Amino acid sequence: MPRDGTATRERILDAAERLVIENGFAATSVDRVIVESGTSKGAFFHHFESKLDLAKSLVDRYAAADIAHLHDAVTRVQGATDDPTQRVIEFVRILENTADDLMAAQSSCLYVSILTERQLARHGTSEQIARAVVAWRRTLSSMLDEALATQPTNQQIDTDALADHVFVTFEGAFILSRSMNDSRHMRAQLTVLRQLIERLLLSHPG
Amino acid sequence: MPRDGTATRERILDAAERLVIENGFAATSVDRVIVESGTSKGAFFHHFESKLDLAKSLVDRYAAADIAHLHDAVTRVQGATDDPTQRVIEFVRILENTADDLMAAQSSCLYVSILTERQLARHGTSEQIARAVVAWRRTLSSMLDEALATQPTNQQIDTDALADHVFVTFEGAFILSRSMNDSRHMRAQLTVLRQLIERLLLSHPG
DNA sequence: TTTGTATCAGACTGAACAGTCTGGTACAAG
DNA sequence: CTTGTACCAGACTGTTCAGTCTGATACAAA
Repeated sequence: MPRDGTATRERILDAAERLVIENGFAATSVDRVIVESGTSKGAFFHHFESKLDLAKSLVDRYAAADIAHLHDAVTRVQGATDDPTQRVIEFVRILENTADDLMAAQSSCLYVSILTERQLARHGTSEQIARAVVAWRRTLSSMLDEALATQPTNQQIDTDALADHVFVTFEGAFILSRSMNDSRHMRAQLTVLRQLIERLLLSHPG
Repeated sequence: MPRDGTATRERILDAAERLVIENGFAATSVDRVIVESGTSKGAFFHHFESKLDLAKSLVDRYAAADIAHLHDAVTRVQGATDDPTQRVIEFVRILENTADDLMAAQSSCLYVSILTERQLARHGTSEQIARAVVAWRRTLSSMLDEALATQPTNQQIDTDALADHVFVTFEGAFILSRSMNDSRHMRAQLTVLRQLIERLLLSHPG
Protein backbone atom coordinates (compact mmCIF):
# COMPACT_ATOMS: atom_id res chain seq x y z
CA MET A 1 0.00 0.00 0.00
CA PRO A 2 1.24 3.48 -0.89
CA ARG A 3 0.79 6.58 1.19
CA ASP A 4 -2.61 8.24 1.12
CA GLY A 5 -2.99 11.28 -1.13
CA THR A 6 -6.67 11.99 -0.54
CA ALA A 7 -5.85 14.92 1.76
CA THR A 8 -3.94 16.62 -1.03
CA ARG A 9 -6.76 15.93 -3.45
CA GLU A 10 -9.27 17.49 -1.07
CA ARG A 11 -7.08 20.54 -0.58
CA ILE A 12 -6.96 21.01 -4.35
CA LEU A 13 -10.75 20.63 -4.63
CA ASP A 14 -11.32 23.09 -1.78
CA ALA A 15 -9.12 25.73 -3.37
CA ALA A 16 -10.60 25.12 -6.81
CA GLU A 17 -14.18 25.37 -5.53
CA ARG A 18 -13.42 28.65 -3.85
CA LEU A 19 -11.73 30.10 -6.92
CA VAL A 20 -14.36 28.88 -9.38
CA ILE A 21 -17.16 30.35 -7.27
CA GLU A 22 -15.25 33.59 -6.99
CA ASN A 23 -14.02 34.04 -10.55
CA GLY A 24 -15.66 31.47 -12.79
CA PHE A 25 -14.12 28.36 -14.26
CA ALA A 26 -12.35 29.75 -17.31
CA ALA A 27 -10.84 32.56 -15.24
CA THR A 28 -9.49 30.04 -12.71
CA SER A 29 -6.05 28.84 -13.79
CA VAL A 30 -4.50 25.58 -12.71
CA ASP A 31 -1.44 27.51 -11.57
CA ARG A 32 -3.59 29.61 -9.25
CA VAL A 33 -5.28 26.52 -7.82
CA ILE A 34 -1.86 25.07 -7.14
CA VAL A 35 -0.65 28.17 -5.30
CA GLU A 36 -3.87 28.51 -3.27
CA SER A 37 -3.84 24.86 -2.27
CA GLY A 38 -0.12 24.85 -1.53
CA THR A 39 0.55 21.94 -3.86
CA SER A 40 2.22 21.56 -7.25
CA LYS A 41 1.69 20.81 -10.92
CA GLY A 42 2.77 17.25 -10.29
CA ALA A 43 0.21 16.79 -7.53
CA PHE A 44 -2.56 18.36 -9.58
CA PHE A 45 -2.08 16.26 -12.67
CA HIS A 46 -1.54 13.17 -10.57
CA HIS A 47 -5.04 13.50 -9.11
CA PHE A 48 -6.83 15.02 -12.14
CA GLU A 49 -6.12 14.08 -15.70
CA SER A 50 -7.15 17.50 -16.98
CA LYS A 51 -8.74 20.77 -15.93
CA LEU A 52 -12.10 19.49 -17.22
CA ASP A 53 -11.71 16.44 -15.02
CA LEU A 54 -11.33 18.79 -12.06
CA ALA A 55 -14.66 20.43 -12.96
CA LYS A 56 -16.39 17.06 -13.04
CA SER A 57 -14.98 16.11 -9.64
CA LEU A 58 -16.06 19.49 -8.30
CA VAL A 59 -19.64 19.03 -9.47
CA ASP A 60 -19.69 15.44 -8.20
CA ARG A 61 -18.70 16.53 -4.74
CA TYR A 62 -21.11 19.44 -4.67
CA ALA A 63 -24.11 17.53 -6.07
CA ALA A 64 -23.59 14.82 -3.44
CA ALA A 65 -23.65 17.43 -0.66
CA ASP A 66 -26.68 19.05 -2.27
CA ILE A 67 -28.73 15.85 -2.37
CA ALA A 68 -27.69 15.01 1.19
CA HIS A 69 -28.97 18.42 2.24
CA LEU A 70 -32.27 17.69 0.48
CA HIS A 71 -32.73 14.32 2.18
CA ASP A 72 -31.89 15.85 5.53
CA ALA A 73 -34.60 18.49 5.15
CA VAL A 74 -37.14 15.88 4.01
CA THR A 75 -36.39 13.69 7.02
CA ARG A 76 -36.84 16.58 9.43
CA VAL A 77 -40.15 17.47 7.79
CA GLN A 78 -41.52 13.95 7.86
CA GLY A 79 -40.94 13.75 11.58
CA ALA A 80 -42.61 17.09 12.19
CA THR A 81 -46.16 16.62 10.93
CA ASP A 82 -48.58 14.34 9.10
CA ASP A 83 -50.38 17.14 7.25
CA PRO A 84 -49.09 17.19 3.66
CA THR A 85 -49.68 20.93 3.34
CA GLN A 86 -47.79 21.71 6.51
CA ARG A 87 -45.00 19.40 5.35
CA VAL A 88 -44.41 21.47 2.23
CA ILE A 89 -44.56 24.75 4.11
CA GLU A 90 -42.22 23.48 6.80
CA PHE A 91 -39.84 22.21 4.14
CA VAL A 92 -39.62 25.62 2.46
CA ARG A 93 -39.26 27.22 5.87
CA ILE A 94 -36.23 25.05 6.58
CA LEU A 95 -34.68 26.14 3.27
CA GLU A 96 -35.43 29.73 4.19
CA ASN A 97 -33.67 29.37 7.51
CA THR A 98 -30.56 27.85 5.98
CA ALA A 99 -30.34 30.58 3.33
CA ASP A 100 -27.83 32.60 5.31
CA ASP A 101 -25.54 29.63 5.79
CA LEU A 102 -25.79 28.74 2.12
CA MET A 103 -25.00 32.26 1.09
CA ALA A 104 -22.15 32.58 3.55
CA ALA A 105 -20.68 29.41 2.14
CA GLN A 106 -21.35 30.76 -1.38
CA SER A 107 -22.44 27.22 -2.06
CA SER A 108 -25.53 27.84 -4.18
CA CYS A 109 -23.62 29.09 -7.12
CA LEU A 110 -21.12 26.52 -8.29
CA TYR A 111 -23.80 25.36 -10.70
CA VAL A 112 -24.05 28.84 -12.19
CA SER A 113 -20.32 29.14 -12.59
CA ILE A 114 -20.07 25.76 -14.25
CA LEU A 115 -23.14 26.06 -16.48
CA THR A 116 -22.11 29.35 -18.03
CA GLU A 117 -19.08 27.59 -19.52
CA ARG A 118 -20.50 25.61 -22.40
CA GLN A 119 -17.20 23.87 -22.86
CA LEU A 120 -18.00 22.04 -19.63
CA ALA A 121 -21.59 21.27 -20.57
CA ARG A 122 -20.32 19.37 -23.59
CA HIS A 123 -18.12 17.35 -21.29
CA GLY A 124 -20.82 15.84 -19.13
CA THR A 125 -20.89 18.20 -16.19
CA SER A 126 -24.39 19.48 -16.98
CA GLU A 127 -25.72 15.92 -16.86
CA GLN A 128 -24.38 15.63 -13.34
CA ILE A 129 -26.16 18.80 -12.35
CA ALA A 130 -29.35 17.67 -14.11
CA ARG A 131 -29.42 14.55 -11.95
CA ALA A 132 -29.29 16.68 -8.79
CA VAL A 133 -32.11 18.88 -10.11
CA VAL A 134 -34.25 15.86 -10.92
CA ALA A 135 -33.71 14.50 -7.43
CA TRP A 136 -35.03 17.75 -5.99
CA ARG A 137 -37.94 17.83 -8.40
CA ARG A 138 -39.08 14.27 -7.70
CA THR A 139 -38.98 14.72 -3.96
CA LEU A 140 -40.71 18.07 -3.86
CA SER A 141 -43.31 17.52 -6.57
CA SER A 142 -44.67 14.43 -4.84
CA MET A 143 -44.94 16.42 -1.62
CA LEU A 144 -46.78 19.13 -3.54
CA ASP A 145 -49.11 16.63 -5.20
CA GLU A 146 -50.12 15.31 -1.80
CA ALA A 147 -50.67 18.79 -0.44
CA LEU A 148 -52.73 19.95 -3.40
CA ALA A 149 -54.83 16.77 -3.28
CA THR A 150 -56.13 17.74 0.15
CA GLN A 151 -57.72 20.94 -1.08
CA PRO A 152 -60.12 21.67 -3.91
CA THR A 153 -58.43 23.84 -6.49
CA ASN A 154 -59.76 25.24 -9.72
CA GLN A 155 -56.31 26.12 -10.94
CA GLN A 156 -54.12 23.65 -12.79
CA ILE A 157 -50.66 23.68 -11.25
CA ASP A 158 -47.69 21.94 -12.85
CA THR A 159 -46.16 20.56 -9.66
CA ASP A 160 -42.94 19.62 -11.48
CA ALA A 161 -42.52 23.23 -12.54
CA LEU A 162 -43.47 24.42 -9.06
CA ALA A 163 -40.89 22.10 -7.55
CA ASP A 164 -38.29 23.39 -10.00
CA HIS A 165 -39.19 26.90 -8.90
CA VAL A 166 -37.34 26.25 -5.65
CA PHE A 167 -34.15 25.50 -7.55
CA VAL A 168 -34.86 28.49 -9.80
CA THR A 169 -35.24 30.75 -6.79
CA PHE A 170 -31.95 29.60 -5.31
CA GLU A 171 -29.99 30.17 -8.48
CA GLY A 172 -31.79 33.38 -9.44
CA ALA A 173 -31.39 34.80 -5.94
CA PHE A 174 -27.69 34.14 -6.17
CA ILE A 175 -27.56 36.11 -9.42
CA LEU A 176 -29.57 38.91 -7.81
CA SER A 177 -27.24 38.97 -4.81
CA ARG A 178 -24.29 39.36 -7.13
CA SER A 179 -26.02 42.06 -9.15
CA MET A 180 -26.84 44.11 -6.09
CA ASN A 181 -23.74 43.06 -4.19
CA ASP A 182 -25.88 42.25 -1.15
CA SER A 183 -26.20 38.70 0.15
CA ARG A 184 -29.41 39.47 2.08
CA HIS A 185 -31.40 38.99 -1.11
CA MET A 186 -30.97 35.24 -0.78
CA ARG A 187 -33.06 35.08 2.37
CA ALA A 188 -35.55 37.69 1.13
CA GLN A 189 -36.23 35.66 -2.00
CA LEU A 190 -36.74 32.44 -0.08
CA THR A 191 -39.12 34.29 2.23
CA VAL A 192 -41.15 35.49 -0.75
CA LEU A 193 -41.16 31.98 -2.16
CA ARG A 194 -42.48 30.59 1.12
CA GLN A 195 -45.20 33.23 1.31
CA LEU A 196 -46.29 32.54 -2.26
CA ILE A 197 -46.45 28.80 -1.66
CA GLU A 198 -48.30 29.29 1.62
CA ARG A 199 -50.90 31.39 -0.18
CA LEU A 200 -51.23 28.77 -2.86
CA LEU A 201 -51.78 25.95 -0.38
CA LEU A 202 -53.72 27.70 2.38
CA SER A 203 -56.16 29.93 0.54
CA HIS A 204 -59.24 29.46 -1.56
CA PRO A 205 -59.69 31.22 -4.90
CA GLY A 206 -61.70 34.41 -4.76
CA MET B 1 -16.29 64.22 -41.17
CA PRO B 2 -14.81 60.74 -41.40
CA ARG B 3 -16.63 57.69 -42.65
CA ASP B 4 -19.06 56.08 -40.22
CA GLY B 5 -17.79 53.06 -38.32
CA THR B 6 -20.87 52.36 -36.20
CA ALA B 7 -21.88 49.43 -38.41
CA THR B 8 -18.56 47.73 -37.72
CA ARG B 9 -18.91 48.44 -34.02
CA GLU B 10 -22.38 46.91 -33.99
CA ARG B 11 -21.17 43.82 -35.84
CA ILE B 12 -18.46 43.36 -33.23
CA LEU B 13 -20.98 43.76 -30.40
CA ASP B 14 -23.39 41.31 -32.06
CA ALA B 15 -20.73 38.65 -32.42
CA ALA B 16 -19.40 39.27 -28.92
CA GLU B 17 -22.86 39.06 -27.35
CA ARG B 18 -23.51 35.75 -29.07
CA LEU B 19 -20.16 34.30 -28.04
CA VAL B 20 -20.33 35.53 -24.44
CA ILE B 21 -23.83 34.09 -24.02
CA GLU B 22 -22.67 30.83 -25.53
CA ASN B 23 -19.31 30.36 -23.83
CA GLY B 24 -18.95 32.94 -21.08
CA PHE B 25 -16.80 36.05 -21.09
CA ALA B 26 -13.41 34.65 -20.12
CA ALA B 27 -13.77 31.83 -22.66
CA THR B 28 -14.51 34.32 -25.42
CA SER B 29 -11.28 35.51 -27.03
CA VAL B 30 -10.90 38.77 -28.89
CA ASP B 31 -9.51 36.81 -31.84
CA ARG B 32 -12.67 34.74 -32.00
CA VAL B 33 -14.88 37.83 -31.86
CA ILE B 34 -12.88 39.28 -34.75
CA VAL B 35 -13.31 36.15 -36.88
CA GLU B 36 -17.04 35.83 -36.12
CA SER B 37 -17.70 39.49 -36.87
CA GLY B 38 -15.53 39.47 -39.98
CA THR B 39 -13.42 42.37 -38.78
CA SER B 40 -9.86 42.75 -37.51
CA LYS B 41 -7.68 43.50 -34.51
CA GLY B 42 -7.33 47.06 -35.73
CA ALA B 43 -11.09 47.54 -35.93
CA PHE B 44 -11.66 45.97 -32.51
CA PHE B 45 -9.15 48.08 -30.62
CA HIS B 46 -10.21 51.15 -32.52
CA HIS B 47 -13.75 50.84 -31.14
CA PHE B 48 -12.94 49.33 -27.73
CA GLU B 49 -9.94 50.25 -25.66
CA SER B 50 -9.81 46.83 -24.02
CA LYS B 51 -11.71 43.59 -23.65
CA LEU B 52 -13.22 44.88 -20.40
CA ASP B 53 -14.45 47.94 -22.26
CA LEU B 54 -16.23 45.58 -24.65
CA ALA B 55 -18.02 43.98 -21.70
CA LYS B 56 -19.20 47.37 -20.46
CA SER B 57 -20.53 48.31 -23.88
CA LEU B 58 -22.25 44.94 -24.10
CA VAL B 59 -24.03 45.42 -20.77
CA ASP B 60 -24.91 49.02 -21.66
CA ARG B 61 -26.59 47.93 -24.86
CA TYR B 62 -28.39 45.04 -23.21
CA ALA B 63 -29.59 46.97 -20.18
CA ALA B 64 -30.99 49.69 -22.44
CA ALA B 65 -32.98 47.11 -24.41
CA ASP B 66 -34.08 45.52 -21.14
CA ILE B 67 -35.47 48.73 -19.70
CA ALA B 68 -37.14 49.58 -23.01
CA HIS B 69 -38.83 46.18 -22.87
CA LEU B 70 -40.00 46.92 -19.34
CA HIS B 71 -41.50 50.29 -20.26
CA ASP B 72 -43.19 48.80 -23.29
CA ALA B 73 -44.92 46.17 -21.15
CA VAL B 74 -45.97 48.78 -18.58
CA THR B 75 -47.47 51.00 -21.28
CA ARG B 76 -49.46 48.13 -22.73
CA VAL B 77 -50.76 47.23 -19.27
CA GLN B 78 -51.77 50.77 -18.39
CA GLY B 79 -53.92 50.99 -21.50
CA ALA B 80 -55.55 47.67 -20.80
CA THR B 81 -57.27 48.15 -17.44
CA ASP B 82 -57.77 50.44 -14.46
CA ASP B 83 -57.83 47.65 -11.88
CA PRO B 84 -54.42 47.58 -10.14
CA THR B 85 -54.67 43.87 -9.51
CA GLN B 86 -55.47 43.06 -13.12
CA ARG B 87 -52.63 45.34 -14.17
CA VAL B 88 -50.08 43.26 -12.28
CA ILE B 89 -51.50 39.98 -13.55
CA GLU B 90 -51.63 41.23 -17.12
CA PHE B 91 -48.06 42.47 -16.81
CA VAL B 92 -46.78 39.08 -15.73
CA ARG B 93 -48.88 37.46 -18.45
CA ILE B 94 -47.13 39.61 -21.05
CA LEU B 95 -43.75 38.50 -19.70
CA GLU B 96 -44.95 34.91 -19.83
CA ASN B 97 -45.94 35.26 -23.47
CA THR B 98 -42.61 36.75 -24.47
CA ALA B 99 -40.67 34.01 -22.71
CA ASP B 100 -40.22 31.97 -25.86
CA ASP B 101 -38.84 34.92 -27.78
CA LEU B 102 -36.52 35.78 -24.95
CA MET B 103 -35.26 32.24 -24.73
CA ALA B 104 -34.88 31.90 -28.49
CA ALA B 105 -32.82 35.06 -28.50
CA GLN B 106 -30.88 33.72 -25.48
CA SER B 107 -31.18 37.27 -24.25
CA SER B 108 -32.02 36.69 -20.61
CA CYS B 109 -28.62 35.42 -19.72
CA LEU B 110 -25.98 37.96 -20.58
CA TYR B 111 -26.24 39.12 -16.98
CA VAL B 112 -25.44 35.65 -15.75
CA SER B 113 -22.45 35.32 -18.02
CA ILE B 114 -21.11 38.69 -16.98
CA LEU B 115 -21.81 38.39 -13.26
CA THR B 116 -19.99 35.10 -12.82
CA GLU B 117 -16.77 36.83 -13.85
CA ARG B 118 -15.77 38.81 -10.79
CA GLN B 119 -13.06 40.52 -12.75
CA LEU B 120 -15.86 42.36 -14.54
CA ALA B 121 -17.80 43.16 -11.39
CA ARG B 122 -14.77 45.02 -10.07
CA HIS B 123 -14.76 47.05 -13.27
CA GLY B 124 -18.22 48.57 -12.94
CA THR B 125 -20.31 46.23 -15.04
CA SER B 126 -22.32 44.98 -12.07
CA GLU B 127 -23.30 48.56 -11.23
CA GLN B 128 -24.78 48.87 -14.71
CA ILE B 129 -26.79 45.70 -14.19
CA ALA B 130 -27.87 46.85 -10.74
CA ARG B 131 -29.38 49.98 -12.26
CA ALA B 132 -31.49 47.88 -14.62
CA VAL B 133 -32.64 45.67 -11.74
CA VAL B 134 -33.61 48.71 -9.68
CA ALA B 135 -35.62 50.10 -12.60
CA TRP B 136 -37.58 46.86 -12.73
CA ARG B 137 -38.04 46.79 -8.97
CA ARG B 138 -39.30 50.36 -8.71
CA THR B 139 -41.82 49.92 -11.51
CA LEU B 140 -43.17 46.59 -10.40
CA SER B 141 -43.20 47.15 -6.64
CA SER B 142 -45.34 50.27 -6.98
CA MET B 143 -47.78 48.29 -9.13
CA LEU B 144 -47.82 45.59 -6.47
CA ASP B 145 -48.35 48.10 -3.67
CA GLU B 146 -51.42 49.45 -5.45
CA ALA B 147 -52.79 45.98 -6.06
CA LEU B 148 -52.27 44.81 -2.49
CA ALA B 149 -53.85 48.00 -1.16
CA THR B 150 -57.17 47.08 -2.77
CA GLN B 151 -57.51 43.88 -0.79
CA PRO B 152 -57.31 43.17 2.91
CA THR B 153 -54.33 40.98 3.64
CA ASN B 154 -53.11 39.61 6.91
CA GLN B 155 -49.76 38.68 5.46
CA GLN B 156 -46.85 41.09 5.30
CA ILE B 157 -45.40 41.04 1.80
CA ASP B 158 -42.13 42.74 0.94
CA THR B 159 -43.19 44.13 -2.42
CA ASP B 160 -39.60 45.03 -3.32
CA ALA B 161 -38.59 41.41 -2.82
CA LEU B 162 -41.67 40.24 -4.71
CA ALA B 163 -40.80 42.53 -7.59
CA ASP B 164 -37.25 41.21 -7.56
CA HIS B 165 -38.69 37.73 -7.73
CA VAL B 166 -39.58 38.37 -11.36
CA PHE B 167 -35.93 39.08 -12.17
CA VAL B 168 -34.92 36.11 -10.05
CA THR B 169 -37.29 33.85 -11.96
CA PHE B 170 -35.89 34.98 -15.30
CA GLU B 171 -32.31 34.38 -14.35
CA GLY B 172 -32.97 31.19 -12.41
CA ALA B 173 -35.10 29.76 -15.22
CA PHE B 174 -32.26 30.40 -17.59
CA ILE B 175 -29.94 28.42 -15.33
CA LEU B 176 -32.52 25.64 -15.09
CA SER B 177 -32.90 25.56 -18.87
CA ARG B 178 -29.16 25.15 -19.20
CA SER B 179 -29.04 22.46 -16.53
CA MET B 180 -31.76 20.42 -18.19
CA ASN B 181 -30.79 21.44 -21.71
CA ASP B 182 -34.44 22.29 -22.44
CA SER B 183 -35.54 25.84 -23.19
CA ARG B 184 -39.20 25.12 -22.40
CA HIS B 185 -38.45 25.60 -18.71
CA MET B 186 -38.33 29.35 -19.26
CA ARG B 187 -42.03 29.52 -20.14
CA ALA B 188 -42.99 26.94 -17.52
CA GLN B 189 -41.32 28.97 -14.78
CA LEU B 190 -43.00 32.20 -15.83
CA THR B 191 -46.33 30.36 -15.86
CA VAL B 192 -45.76 29.19 -12.32
CA LEU B 193 -44.77 32.69 -11.29
CA ARG B 194 -47.97 34.11 -12.79
CA GLN B 195 -50.10 31.49 -11.05
CA LEU B 196 -48.44 32.17 -7.71
CA ILE B 197 -48.95 35.92 -8.04
CA GLU B 198 -52.56 35.45 -9.16
CA ARG B 199 -53.21 33.36 -6.08
CA LEU B 200 -51.59 35.99 -3.91
CA LEU B 201 -53.67 38.81 -5.35
CA LEU B 202 -56.99 37.08 -6.03
CA SER B 203 -57.55 34.86 -3.01
CA HIS B 204 -58.35 35.37 0.64
CA PRO B 205 -56.43 33.60 3.39
CA GLY B 206 -57.99 30.38 4.64
C1' DT C 1 17.57 -4.71 2.18
C1' DT C 2 15.64 -4.45 -2.14
C1' DT C 3 12.15 -3.48 -5.15
C1' DG C 4 7.89 -1.51 -6.71
C1' DT C 5 4.56 1.95 -6.76
C1' DA C 6 1.79 5.81 -5.27
C1' DT C 7 2.75 10.40 -4.48
C1' DC C 8 4.50 14.48 -5.35
C1' DA C 9 7.93 18.77 -6.91
C1' DG C 10 9.08 21.93 -10.39
C1' DA C 11 11.41 22.97 -14.84
C1' DC C 12 9.88 22.95 -19.42
C1' DT C 13 6.97 23.38 -23.95
C1' DG C 14 3.86 24.77 -27.52
C1' DA C 15 -0.33 27.10 -28.05
C1' DA C 16 -3.40 30.83 -27.19
C1' DC C 17 -4.08 35.12 -25.42
C1' DA C 18 -4.68 40.54 -24.95
C1' DG C 19 -2.84 44.28 -26.57
C1' DT C 20 0.68 47.16 -29.76
C1' DC C 21 2.30 49.02 -33.87
C1' DT C 22 2.92 50.11 -38.61
C1' DG C 23 0.95 51.09 -42.64
C1' DG C 24 -2.80 51.90 -45.68
C1' DT C 25 -7.46 53.65 -47.34
C1' DA C 26 -11.63 56.42 -47.64
C1' DC C 27 -13.49 60.78 -47.19
C1' DA C 28 -14.25 65.64 -45.78
C1' DA C 29 -12.48 70.31 -45.39
C1' DG C 30 -9.71 73.91 -47.28
C1' DC D 1 -5.46 68.73 -55.35
C1' DT D 2 -3.66 68.56 -50.80
C1' DT D 3 -4.00 67.53 -46.17
C1' DG D 4 -5.91 65.76 -42.00
C1' DT D 5 -8.25 62.30 -39.65
C1' DA D 6 -11.35 58.54 -38.70
C1' DC D 7 -11.27 53.91 -39.81
C1' DC D 8 -9.34 49.62 -40.43
C1' DA D 9 -6.01 45.43 -41.77
C1' DG D 10 -2.75 42.26 -40.10
C1' DA D 11 1.99 41.23 -38.51
C1' DC D 12 4.14 41.23 -34.15
C1' DT D 13 5.18 40.85 -28.89
C1' DG D 14 5.33 39.53 -24.12
C1' DT D 15 2.68 36.89 -21.09
C1' DT D 16 -0.10 33.26 -19.37
C1' DC D 17 -2.03 29.04 -19.96
C1' DA D 18 -2.83 23.70 -19.80
C1' DG D 19 -0.39 19.94 -19.96
C1' DT D 20 4.34 17.02 -20.14
C1' DC D 21 8.44 15.16 -18.35
C1' DT D 22 12.17 14.02 -15.34
C1' DG D 23 13.15 12.86 -11.22
C1' DA D 24 12.81 12.45 -6.14
C1' DT D 25 10.71 10.56 -1.79
C1' DA D 26 7.95 7.83 1.18
C1' DC D 27 6.25 3.55 2.24
C1' DA D 28 4.70 -1.37 1.71
C1' DA D 29 5.65 -5.98 0.46
C1' DA D 30 9.06 -9.52 -0.36
